Amino acid sequence: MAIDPLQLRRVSVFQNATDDDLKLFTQNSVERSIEEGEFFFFQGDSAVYFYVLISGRAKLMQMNSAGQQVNLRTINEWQMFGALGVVRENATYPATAQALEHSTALAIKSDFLREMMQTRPYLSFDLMKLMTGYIQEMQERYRELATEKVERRIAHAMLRLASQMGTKTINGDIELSFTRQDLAEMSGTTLYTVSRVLSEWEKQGLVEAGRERVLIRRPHELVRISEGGESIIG
Amino acid sequence: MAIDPLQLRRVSVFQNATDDDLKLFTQNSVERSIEEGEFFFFQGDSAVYFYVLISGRAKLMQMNSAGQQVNLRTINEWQMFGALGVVRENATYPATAQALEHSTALAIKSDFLREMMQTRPYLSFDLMKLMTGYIQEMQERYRELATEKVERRIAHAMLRLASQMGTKTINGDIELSFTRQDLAEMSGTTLYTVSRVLSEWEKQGLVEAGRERVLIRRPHELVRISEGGESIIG
DNA sequence: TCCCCTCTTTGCGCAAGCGCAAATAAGTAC
DNA sequence: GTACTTATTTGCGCTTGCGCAAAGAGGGGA
Repeated sequence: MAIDPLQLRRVSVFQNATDDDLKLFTQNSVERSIEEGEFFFFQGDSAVYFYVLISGRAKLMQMNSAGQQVNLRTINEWQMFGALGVVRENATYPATAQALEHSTALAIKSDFLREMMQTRPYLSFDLMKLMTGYIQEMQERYRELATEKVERRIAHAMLRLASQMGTKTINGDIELSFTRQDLAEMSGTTLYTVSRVLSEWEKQGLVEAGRERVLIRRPHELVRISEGGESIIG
Repeated sequence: MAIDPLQLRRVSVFQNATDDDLKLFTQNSVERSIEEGEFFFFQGDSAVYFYVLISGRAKLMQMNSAGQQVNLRTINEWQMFGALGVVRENATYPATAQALEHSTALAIKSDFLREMMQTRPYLSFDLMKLMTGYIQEMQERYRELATEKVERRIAHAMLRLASQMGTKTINGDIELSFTRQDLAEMSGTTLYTVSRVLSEWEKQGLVEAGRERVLIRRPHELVRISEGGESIIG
């Protein structure tokens, strides 16, 4: 089952590509489907390919020597991932990519993109744009983790999730789908603490929590907390 | 006082530049000297220039709304900084750059580099290489902050400092120069905790601590701690 | 419908590290 | 040398949030 090359233009790095270039990329790619919980690649693997997610959802994470995990970001359709290995030959992936549901991705040889970049400045430029965004986000999350209290970090993580994959219900609430563990890994805490904070918010009528599901009833209030307003808890 | 353009080749992004290009960059630049404690730019300023540090030392930091700071990295001679604004027009700096001692930098118009990149693929490519390095470092530090205990983070921060600006003494010790506050901002903790940890290490003969100065007596031991070996403390 | 698996909640005790405050040490300027 | 400024140490109490353990809840498959 082949991808329509023109679809690739939805990938931010390919937005300025010519039709011919897009064809070249698909011709030099392989499709790869994996099941929920399986891995596209592991931290430390040789970064021979970079990927474009075509369907499904995945997450990028790192783990420390004791096996504790942190989530770096979630990957949605038409996003590129595993691209850090493109700029250096023989690089290894600095993170692990795991499917959150059944997912399909296009695997493109890193070498090939590197060659294309030699003669197509727009490619380097757009990839760089993407990277500056990542740097900024990581810097902000780093500062947040270093200086903000946990309730605020959780609020912020939920808002990020909401903007990435939240669905609005009829009456203006926002519906999210994640486990407590996911949210913990995204905000640098534990599933217990997330659960406690959510329970407290629920008491205040701020959210409605269910299994792998949260309904944000008062998004505005959540924003206030993430920005350092007085906590409701106490 | 003009800079010899060829000196610019020491900047990693300019390593592949032609002599003529280097000249162009110096011709489109302004030298700027500031005193210890003063600022090259603040977070949120319009990113009209990017900088190359010619002499002195500076730090890149972020602060939260309450004024708490985190150090993102220290900038040494011939390193570029403030370059995140280069790829987007009308960008603002995502961090603040402060001189740690009397420092001189070359300020080059971001627009100019952006234009140069259109026709010189090596520039985008080398800048991208630099950026991938930053992303990786931030990802690692983020994971560390989220999952490691404070003693380990401090050890790691000291080793990073040592590799960046440590000077070896005759008998193999490494001398570092920083305040407890600096080290706290680099490892996401407080100056009190840094002081206590250093005191403890000193008791064990691992380091020798003085005012704005630390002598690492047993670097190897420090590495062990940063890698998760049993703590000596306790 | 019942079972099983996974996710979630929450009580409880505890460890880590924060941060004030006060004392001390080390430079610096005069 | 003296006064002043800034960095550092450390006692002390306390907050935050961790993490075990056990119970509860939800959903899917047979």
